[in-house]
Amino acid sequence: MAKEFVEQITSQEENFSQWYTDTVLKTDMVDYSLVKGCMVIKPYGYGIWELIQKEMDDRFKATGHKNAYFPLLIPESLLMKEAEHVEGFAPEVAWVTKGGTEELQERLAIRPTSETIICSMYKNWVQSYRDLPLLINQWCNVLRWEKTTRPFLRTAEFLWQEGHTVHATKEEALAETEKMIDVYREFAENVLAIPVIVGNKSEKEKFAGAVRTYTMEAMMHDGRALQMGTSHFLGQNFAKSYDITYLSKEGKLEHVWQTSWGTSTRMIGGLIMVHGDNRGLKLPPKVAPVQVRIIPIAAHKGGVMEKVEEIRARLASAGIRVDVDDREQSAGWKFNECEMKGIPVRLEMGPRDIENNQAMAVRRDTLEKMPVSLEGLEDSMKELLDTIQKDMLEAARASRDERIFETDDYEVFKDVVGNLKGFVKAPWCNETECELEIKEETGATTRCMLVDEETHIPEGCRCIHCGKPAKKIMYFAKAY
RNA sequence: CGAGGUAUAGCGCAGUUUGGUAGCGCGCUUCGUUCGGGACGAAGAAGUCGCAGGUUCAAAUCCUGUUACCUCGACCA
Repeated sequence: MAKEFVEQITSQEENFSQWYTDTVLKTDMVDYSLVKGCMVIKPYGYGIWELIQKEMDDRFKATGHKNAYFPLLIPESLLMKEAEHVEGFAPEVAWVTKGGTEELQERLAIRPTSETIICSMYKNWVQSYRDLPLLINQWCNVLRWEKTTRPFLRTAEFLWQEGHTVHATKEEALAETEKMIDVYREFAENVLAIPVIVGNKSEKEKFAGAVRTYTMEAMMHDGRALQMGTSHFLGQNFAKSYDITYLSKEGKLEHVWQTSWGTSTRMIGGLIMVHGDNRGLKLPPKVAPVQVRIIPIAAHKGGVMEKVEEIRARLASAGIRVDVDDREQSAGWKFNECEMKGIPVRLEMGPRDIENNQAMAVRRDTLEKMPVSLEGLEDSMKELLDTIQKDMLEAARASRDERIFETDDYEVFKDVVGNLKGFVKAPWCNETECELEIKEETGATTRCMLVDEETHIPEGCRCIHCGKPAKKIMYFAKAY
């Protein structure tokens, strides 16, 4: 049995935080660096990121976006132009003050996000309505001087993607903001197999400098929320601060309307915490660096390795990410490592199987073990991977849905949040003061509210906390 | 940033109270037997005890400082 092995990871029920840390370290995804708050992403972890990048990039291209790259360093004066933005980010910006031995005349900020430097370029790039819309995305790293860090979930330096678009009209920019949060939602569900709740952030929680922030929130196994991606409608705030204008068809000088949107390596943290169990990771096939691992049994016996190599080559040429574990460890050891690393399908091939022209397939998500014929194995493996992908989403959705508590009773609220049972969906007054009191009393923050167009509040409905007339339907939870 | 904890071989740990030869398990190397859920035997290699000072004949152990990491809180678009 795998008992001793399993004991190496703290169980989720015992200490979820420790389970998480154990899992990222023991699955060879990350290592700690010598730099405070920064992590080293090892090949296995980075392999997941590469797959995320590719899937996402395809979606960006399909919606007309292009990639570009902007500088890491931002002159202080540039960063300071948009007041709300400055206020939001100032506490976590790291500064470069010297170049070699020379003291710089103006400090340079290491980008915490790139709105400011990109806007300063867009000012020159946009002259006419013919230049719009401008739809650009950047893959890069950003740095935020965080007090407390945790691999993937919050690190000082992290890898992300940030889209920055410019439009002629408010309507078009709003539509872009909504389109991109929907791209994110579709990606989270169909690629990461993570069901998300999409909606707006409260005034307090929205992006510094945005008019409206759309967010997608996922529920982790311990009932906490994780913000997996955001899309901001910036209105003309940055356009005015950075003086981005265009000449309209009618010959009038107008400020542009902007959006920005981003997702980061944090999604990998979500992947771990939504799907993982006490045996380790469970990766959805679409982001699994290895989708099928073949484990030869009694490899020394004649014909086994030859057959295994034949099958590997066939699956690989069918486009399946497959490898063979031909190390000398015992089979049981390899099985457990497969489970720990979350490899979706394990294929055991021994002399008995080969004799019967079959292999033994084991699903990581259900641990179900089934014989499969070597005849047409390419198709049956693809089908199995698709099934796993879908089943993982449905399983995650089912376990999330039963942990969303719709209520207008503050006692229920306190119980759900206090005991980390999940999310509370409740009517809310939309006042920051009330939001702060709720946080003070329960530790819960506002995560996400239904967008206005979808909000129907019955007559006489009151805020779950202060009793004032409700204006929004809000999801509350403790968050990462 | 506050409170608490940890740092000794690649990993997990003992040794620190009471200063006196650097230890254990796993992993690693070599050989042999094994091989369908963490195999077994034999022989090996590997650590300036996080870092810097101090006390002492003598420091992993005592003192001071410092750094990194972990947990909880605060902070965090």
